[in-house]
Amino acid sequence: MSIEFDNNLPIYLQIMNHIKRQIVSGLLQPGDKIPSVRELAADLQINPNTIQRTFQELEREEVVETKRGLGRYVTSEESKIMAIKKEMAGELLHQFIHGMQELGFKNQDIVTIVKEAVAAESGKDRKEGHPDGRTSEG
Amino acid sequence: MSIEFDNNLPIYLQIMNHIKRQIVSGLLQPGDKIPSVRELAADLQINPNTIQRTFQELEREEVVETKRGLGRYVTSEESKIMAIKKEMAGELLHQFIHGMQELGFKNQDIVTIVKEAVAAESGKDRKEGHPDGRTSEG
DNA sequence: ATTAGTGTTATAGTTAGATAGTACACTAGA
DNA sequence: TCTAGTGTACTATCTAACTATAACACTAAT
Repeated sequence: MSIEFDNNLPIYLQIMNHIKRQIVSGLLQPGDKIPSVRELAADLQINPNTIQRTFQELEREEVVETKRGLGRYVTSEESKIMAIKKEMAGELLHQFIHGMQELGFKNQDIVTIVKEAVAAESGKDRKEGHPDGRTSEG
Repeated sequence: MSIEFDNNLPIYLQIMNHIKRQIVSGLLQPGDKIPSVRELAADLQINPNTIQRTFQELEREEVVETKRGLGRYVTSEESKIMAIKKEMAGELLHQFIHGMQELGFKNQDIVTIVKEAVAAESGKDRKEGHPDGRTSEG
């Protein structure tokens, strides 16, 4: 694992979000064991205390469960995971739309821009053999 | 003026972005005078040193120009402003799309979600008498 | 009991961001 | 010249985040 850190945001928050994304996207399944404090610390070259804080916060959010002496595991409550997914998606969405509006873009502009960005990516995908012919016309 | 501060991001960066958004959106025009260090500090209840740092960074980015003893002014180079707008919009867009993809959403999902969010807002606007009949149907 | 791997706690030190307070330098205008 | 308003600079202090290091507690396996 490796993360591109943004100096302007606390590391423990960035690692938290990284793990939450892995869970929400299904890369980490409910009940899966997550890395130990020391293991992840060594992996990311981060101090174990910082990882410990990360995990404590994740536990406070009920995203992971701790079995002392054994390790930490992704929560088995799928409803909790869905809730987190909705929350994270909602935050991204609001941040984007509100932000674009503040920059002076109109709602219709925003839709168009997203369509175009996605179309550009689909173009890249097609070259890699992605079976989707649509181009999301403007 | 008032800003909702996010504790996880340095204040000086948040104020920077706030001002850049005002410029990019046209709320502050090229050549306009921006508040003085002490004025903005009092207004936002922030230490003058922090505002000074904010302004220094804005100047480093050539967003504002300083006339010592007189005050600070929005740059007159509209091309610079357009560049900043594109940069900020591009960042928002990337953050959003990349973030949604990491959460497990497909490109087509993302477009749909944005369309729906925008449609919901248009609905609100109509009740406030906004003269735009479109509903951005899905 | 011992060992290895896990979570947990604690102390000390560094750094960046923010604050508080003071002082100095420049400009326009009375 | 004097004053008010501006930018600028400096020192000191505080706090959160992070690091370095060490120690302790729990669990499973031997």
